[in-house]
Amino acid sequence: MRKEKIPAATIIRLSVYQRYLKRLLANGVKVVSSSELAYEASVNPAQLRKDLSYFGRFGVRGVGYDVASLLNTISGILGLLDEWRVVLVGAGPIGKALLRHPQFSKQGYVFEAVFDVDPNHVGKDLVDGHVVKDISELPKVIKEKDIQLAVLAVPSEKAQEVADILVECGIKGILNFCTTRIKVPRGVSVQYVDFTILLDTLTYKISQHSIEGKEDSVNSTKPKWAREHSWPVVQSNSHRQGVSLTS
Amino acid sequence: MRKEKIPAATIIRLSVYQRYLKRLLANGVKVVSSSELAYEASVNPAQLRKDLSYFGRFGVRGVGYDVASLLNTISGILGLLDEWRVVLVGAGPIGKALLRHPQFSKQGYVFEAVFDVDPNHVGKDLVDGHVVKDISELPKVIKEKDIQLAVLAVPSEKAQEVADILVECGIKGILNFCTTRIKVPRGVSVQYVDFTILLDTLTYKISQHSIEGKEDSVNSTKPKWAREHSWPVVQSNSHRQGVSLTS
DNA sequence: TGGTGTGAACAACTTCACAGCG
DNA sequence: CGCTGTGAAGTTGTTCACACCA
Repeated sequence: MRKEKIPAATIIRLSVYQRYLKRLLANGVKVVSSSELAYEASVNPAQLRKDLSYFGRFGVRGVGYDVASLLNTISGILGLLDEWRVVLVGAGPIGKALLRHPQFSKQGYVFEAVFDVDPNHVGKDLVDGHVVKDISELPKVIKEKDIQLAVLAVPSEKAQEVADILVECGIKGILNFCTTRIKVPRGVSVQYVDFTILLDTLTYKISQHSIEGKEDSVNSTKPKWAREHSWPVVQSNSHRQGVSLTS
Repeated sequence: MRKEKIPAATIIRLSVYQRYLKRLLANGVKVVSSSELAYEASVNPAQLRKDLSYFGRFGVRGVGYDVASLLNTISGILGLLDEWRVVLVGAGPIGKALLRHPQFSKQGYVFEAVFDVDPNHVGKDLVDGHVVKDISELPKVIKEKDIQLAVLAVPSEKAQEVADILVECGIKGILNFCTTRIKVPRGVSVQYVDFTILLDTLTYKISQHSIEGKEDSVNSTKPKWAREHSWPVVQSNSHRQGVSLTS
């Protein structure tokens, strides 16, 4: 465990491991080996061990990992030992669905307030007694409740505008359901959730397959643990260059 | 443009470029340079050119790319020149929100039918005249309408079970909103949409920042186009090994 | 002149293979 | 003996830098 740079993909995987550990714990499993856990997470066991090794040594040789303590360790690494308060901006269909999505609270995320840019939505009652607030109230709420995370689900044309407000209010992380890439300053992180882009990668693969036919069957050079990943939403960021389109 | 292996991330980016090209076209812009387009997509211009170079030579030196023709080319590469029929499995809040999400049809994806595993949902009327069908009707519909793509939004416990059915019916690509990694045979692709995992990466970064303090300001070794990506949902696949947990 | 196309250098990430230890 | 931890090798992806050409 040296102080190397930690791959972004490692963090994603920690999050996957964490879920399986929760499940194992709930099932009363006490100990798990890297290969068992790796199998569930669909990764190479060496990968899992390497991922953990960035942060310390948590296993027992010849045995495996203690489920409860590894779960606790990983949760700590991810910063998930406490709850996180989140604001939701955008009370359209997606926003509403997210509000009632049980996975958020299961992972410790609590929606503290819901906002919308559309005056027609403001004031409406939603799930769990949430009332849609006008976006002008954002700064007050964020500061009062010391919120660092935002979920952005407004129409894409408004994405940058709202993002600027969020940044201004001190939000440090944005989960962005809009289809435009937003520009944020260093120190603020953005993650994109873009359904149709992911579908596009599927159509690409399917189209390729039907072109290539099969040349796969004879291929025995493939490794035991074939990599065939489901992919990224990559973004570079923080380069406010001189270029800009008139649109 | 040699017949090299194309990075998965390249495909994702093509999809991003494609959207901006659509927008430019709608705005009457005729020609665009790699740096303009790259700026919008938040990537390095060299990256964009390299991405395109895997597939051919589409630009004019000293000028840039013809918006309309590049759009057409990329759409062709992604397989998006025709519509794709899609089945939705899972008529919960997420499923319903997806049904009425305009982005799908904008990209040429048409929901042909909606299914659910929960008998209570079956028969209900949804948006656009969709009636929820029982999952037993899946094979018939998929075969009759020759469908290759599925969106999976059932409770996570049911994910593998439903995925197996989909694969059996000949589905080639699955967009998976469930939180468990599913196992599918080679030739079938899966993309994960997992909100909370992405939130976890944000909490990780935020937690790190507050630990590290700032050592950032003096750092002048950073490249002009800083990479600071928003990340993957990686999955290796097709390794049905002997390991298996009792759960 | 200005922007594309691309080999070559570089950087990041994954897998291997085995030492080391319970 | 079995499984972890990890340096080193291998693979994949990104950026540079410049030749080339409209």
